[in-house]
Amino acid sequence: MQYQPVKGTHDIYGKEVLGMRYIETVLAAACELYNYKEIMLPTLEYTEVFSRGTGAGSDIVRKEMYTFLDKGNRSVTMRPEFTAGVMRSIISNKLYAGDLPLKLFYSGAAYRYERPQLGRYRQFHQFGIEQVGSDNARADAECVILAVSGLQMLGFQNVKVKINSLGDAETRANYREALVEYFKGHIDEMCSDCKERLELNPLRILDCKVEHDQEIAKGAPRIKDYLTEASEKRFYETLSIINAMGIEYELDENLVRGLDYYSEFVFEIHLTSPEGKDYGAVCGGGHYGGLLKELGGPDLAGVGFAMGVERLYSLMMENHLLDDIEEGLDLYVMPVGEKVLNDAFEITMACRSFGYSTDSPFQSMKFGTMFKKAEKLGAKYALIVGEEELENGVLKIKNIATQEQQEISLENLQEELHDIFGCEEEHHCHCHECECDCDCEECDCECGDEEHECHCHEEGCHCHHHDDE
RNA sequence: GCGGACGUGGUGAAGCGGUUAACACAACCGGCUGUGAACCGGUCAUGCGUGAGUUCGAAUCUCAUCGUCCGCCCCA
Repeated sequence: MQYQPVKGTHDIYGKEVLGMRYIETVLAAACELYNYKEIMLPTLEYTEVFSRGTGAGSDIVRKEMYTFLDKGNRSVTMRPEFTAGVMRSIISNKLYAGDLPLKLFYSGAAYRYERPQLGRYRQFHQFGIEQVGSDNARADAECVILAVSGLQMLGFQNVKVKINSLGDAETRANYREALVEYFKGHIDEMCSDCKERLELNPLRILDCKVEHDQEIAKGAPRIKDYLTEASEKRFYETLSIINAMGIEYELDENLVRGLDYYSEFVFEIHLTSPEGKDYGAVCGGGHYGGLLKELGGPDLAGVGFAMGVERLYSLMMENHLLDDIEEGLDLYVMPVGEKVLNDAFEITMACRSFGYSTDSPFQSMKFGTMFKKAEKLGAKYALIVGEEELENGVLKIKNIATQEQQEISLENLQEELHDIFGCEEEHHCHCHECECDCDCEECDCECGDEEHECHCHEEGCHCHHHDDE
């Protein structure tokens, strides 16, 4: 009997790893631009953290958590989302006592016991942020703006932001009452889920997908009529900031979000194909007023979002946003014959120590096979090591793509490799300031004063300097 | 949790009750100790997700079970 992965889990390897890592790197870079700092949290929390934090009425807590007793008979749960854990951590470590607002981001696996489908797993990855300590419209706006710009940095062109306001505690209490009042009159005709929701969370009835229920929901009171003056003012303030940043959005009154802690401003971001087809939500978030307090901390408000990394990955694949990502290799060292295996291995190690990603077969192989291998591994150059070469101290190096071959001295291997790679490698000049006299087009060096590193390898470019002019 | 489709080598798959499980690609070995193609030979499922049952005989039929995929629900 062969072992299978646990239902709903999957192994990530090959190109997918590069894609996932790329997504995380880009989003982390976006967060750092906004001064968010990474936080790494335990996978397990006491169940109470989620049942109180995420909300006992939410579907996640009611039926989707991986909960079990540990050997000390404590009920623990594998995180179904991060927000409650972040709040717990803020309280445990008294982070609220430091500089506010706290701006944190996270990335990691979360667990939900659901029916798996493509791109939707029981163990999946979320990337998200939390801002705690600042309760105002600008904080809410920054959250959406960061989410949108993160998606844009990944290359998505068509992002659709949906926004709603759930109002403050007073709004919600009044509105809830009005909804219950309204739905009571229709409850007999509604689906069994909604009957339950009437007790647990009448707001959720609004986004019920059952057709008949939708009809009924159309006649329900509107939340915007129940927003308190303060909530309404705050909401329009947020909208105007988002507007000013040129972010397009649409209002969606039925956008409710399934987690209990949200209040005031909530949003979802959908991605669409160039033709306008909605791929669904890749990001959801909003403001939460009482969450930290609910978990035993001070009464600080927060706002955050979470993105589904697997979903982002599959959409990036679909839209060819990850085509350029490849596992490459600088050098493939080819030992010709048994006798040179050790020398080839040493040369391989030397190349690695020079900073070139290098591989070499452990056993001797057919010459032609090694070229195929080099090609398959995506090596830029093949370095040929045979008896004759070793005797003369001159190796042959062949460009896999152009098939050009030249000689390279073993003694000056490092320098000559540097010349070869410097001349032909595509350059990555990140320098915007220096006056380097390289020809590279991407380098708009007009020099300045900052310390910087230019990674341009264009021939004739000598900029590896730390500028001090 | 509910409804539906489907599980045959590394991959794509044919076979749909009769005895060596077709074909293709990939991989590996050789023809060819030194330049990636093409070609030619060879190797590669004692087994058809797993377990029972029907049958003289099962990859083929039945049931169960596990898993995958699709829709719903929910969410990221």
